[in-house]
Amino acid sequence: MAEIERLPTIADVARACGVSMRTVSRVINGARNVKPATRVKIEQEIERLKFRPNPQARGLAASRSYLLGLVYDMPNALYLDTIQRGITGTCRSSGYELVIHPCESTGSDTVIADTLSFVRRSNIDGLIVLPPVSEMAALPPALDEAGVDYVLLASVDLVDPVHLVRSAERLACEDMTRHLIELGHRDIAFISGPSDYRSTRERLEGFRDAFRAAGLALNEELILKGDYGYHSGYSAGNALFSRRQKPTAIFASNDEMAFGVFNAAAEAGMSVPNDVSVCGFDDVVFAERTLPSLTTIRRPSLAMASLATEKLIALIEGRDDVANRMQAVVPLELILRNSTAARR
Amino acid sequence: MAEIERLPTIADVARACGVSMRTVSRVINGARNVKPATRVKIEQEIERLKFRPNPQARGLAASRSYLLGLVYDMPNALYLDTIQRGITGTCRSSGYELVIHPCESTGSDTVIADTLSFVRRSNIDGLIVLPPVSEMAALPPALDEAGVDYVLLASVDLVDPVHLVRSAERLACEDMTRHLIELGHRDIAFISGPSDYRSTRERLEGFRDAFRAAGLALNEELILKGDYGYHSGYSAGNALFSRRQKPTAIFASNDEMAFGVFNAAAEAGMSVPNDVSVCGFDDVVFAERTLPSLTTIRRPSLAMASLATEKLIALIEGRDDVANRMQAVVPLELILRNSTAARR
DNA sequence: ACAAGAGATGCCAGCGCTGGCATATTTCCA
DNA sequence: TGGAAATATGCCAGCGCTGGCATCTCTTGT
Repeated sequence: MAEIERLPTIADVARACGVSMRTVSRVINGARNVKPATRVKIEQEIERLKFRPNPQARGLAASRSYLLGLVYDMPNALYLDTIQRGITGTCRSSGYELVIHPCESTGSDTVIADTLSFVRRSNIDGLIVLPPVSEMAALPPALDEAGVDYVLLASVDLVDPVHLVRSAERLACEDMTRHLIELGHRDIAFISGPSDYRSTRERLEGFRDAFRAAGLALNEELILKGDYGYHSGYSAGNALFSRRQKPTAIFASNDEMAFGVFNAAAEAGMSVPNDVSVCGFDDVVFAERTLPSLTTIRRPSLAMASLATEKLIALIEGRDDVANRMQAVVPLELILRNSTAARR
Repeated sequence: MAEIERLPTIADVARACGVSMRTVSRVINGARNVKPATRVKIEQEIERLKFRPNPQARGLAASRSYLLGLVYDMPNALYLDTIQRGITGTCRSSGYELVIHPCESTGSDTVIADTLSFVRRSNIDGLIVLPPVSEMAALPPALDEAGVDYVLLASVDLVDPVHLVRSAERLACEDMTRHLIELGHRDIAFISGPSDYRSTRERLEGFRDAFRAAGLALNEELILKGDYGYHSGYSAGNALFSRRQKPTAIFASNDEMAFGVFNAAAEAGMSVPNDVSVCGFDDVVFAERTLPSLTTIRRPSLAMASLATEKLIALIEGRDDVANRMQAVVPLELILRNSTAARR
């Protein structure tokens, strides 16, 4: 019997079940109005034939691609894998695949144009955008106009909350600062991120909140500008350690910069945490492997990515989902390790 | 004028140029037999209309998806971003997109089944596989049978070289070991990776090669088993530092484990590199930020990924490309930093 | 028992493009 | 300069699926 080497199609399933293709299609797409008996029979046949709907054909007929896009642009994407697993994990149970688009950061205009071109080229159904791209104010309008569904992981709120998943950075920074204050520190330095990132402001505000709440005065001279890069943390550390009155604690607003401070401290002969407490933000893998291990703040990346994906799929499929109703602000976790200690 | 809100199709281009759709299709697909004048005219019209071929329709008609898949499964994918950029960079100039598939490592069978299911579900045209998945012996046959094109980034040679891109790990490890020998070290320890990885053997063989080439005897007791994880490096370090005769140099076969050794050394009161030289393999970002910075081996991930992508696309498009002719073994680079020094 | 409505199913066109082949046009050599 | 070969172009079916609507089959209430 010359069996034709060809994957089964919806027609094969329909024929075998004695129903029309349309009914099989309904089962595949989870339409409600199919008699349970029919549905079961079709599902069994699908299983038996190992039938898988052809995404190209589905896409062409329904003007959908069943593809989600991930746009990112971070030089040191240490949590990229976690984010990707969060997304693909949720994709898998809903029949979507993830197409990635790392963009070369060369100014807001270019990045947006690049993103739009990606969307059109690939016909993706929806987009998940990571910071810092997600924090560009011009992006949401451009995406709206292009008619793509999207969810941003960002610390912005200029956008309809259905499009947003963010973590409570400000609150976490306030908590961390309170922790330092409770350890007896008063001269606490803060190394901020690049001024054009929203998170920079959020984190700094959290820092201020803690002082405000404790009724303590804040020395503005101890707030230094960094850029989330290792070297900027190192320079800031050097600057702080060469002051006549050195801070007793330094809150670097990300781990990279905290490591820079570590090395500046070592070179200045300052011991962490005996002479100075240091903490960061991100909880990168290496944070627990340094000597001393780094007190930092952990963002639940996997959970955020899953949540974003759920929201996006709900958006695409036009469902008014719980995922889109709830406040998508996920809490962060303080990870207390050995780089912070009571003031001597 | 009620302009219909609809993206231009190949028919619009054809009409505007007074040619048939088939001819436009030829131009899009770079067929050779189109009169230059016609081609130019069509290209201009495509540009003017901002026409982009619909990938679903193309895919359906030509049974292709213009999608490449990336299968990986590494807990600490520090170079993932680099790999992804290498692939997407090359994809972009050839009209492909990249779909990622991180798999949950739960045994070779599961991973292979998972990969095959991914291939069928997503209809990707070709696959790029990263180690350790790429080193599973059962994978290539399964992929061959499934009729997918694929390229492996792996240290294996059980497979037709058209499917392979690898780096000269053994040679690099020999070079690194020679470097240690030239620094006067003789009691050199080696911390290997998990025994089921091919790279583990390659790296260890390189280590042996250097001793052999130098006519030196190798103390087998100084070869310890690790698993590429931080903790295994730490334990191995502890074991080595508690020996009566301590090694004067330790070659950890990846950076993670080298960092483990760093911390074990610190706790044992050994100074790196004064009391003991330490080197690693991978050149992760943090390698230059530790104190001391880590001497290590850099794999040209971006170049390897680009090369793999070129090979894969040549394979898919049936071209007998240069990329598939050349030996796809890329050299590694020794990065000499401060964790290695002459024996005291 | 029957109409009205709700639920289940079927029919067919067409999504946008390319493959295979037929046809038209140009090129080139005897 | 004729005609064969080479090159360029066109025609049409059909890839596998879903949308819209028509049709058929069950409920349910009176």
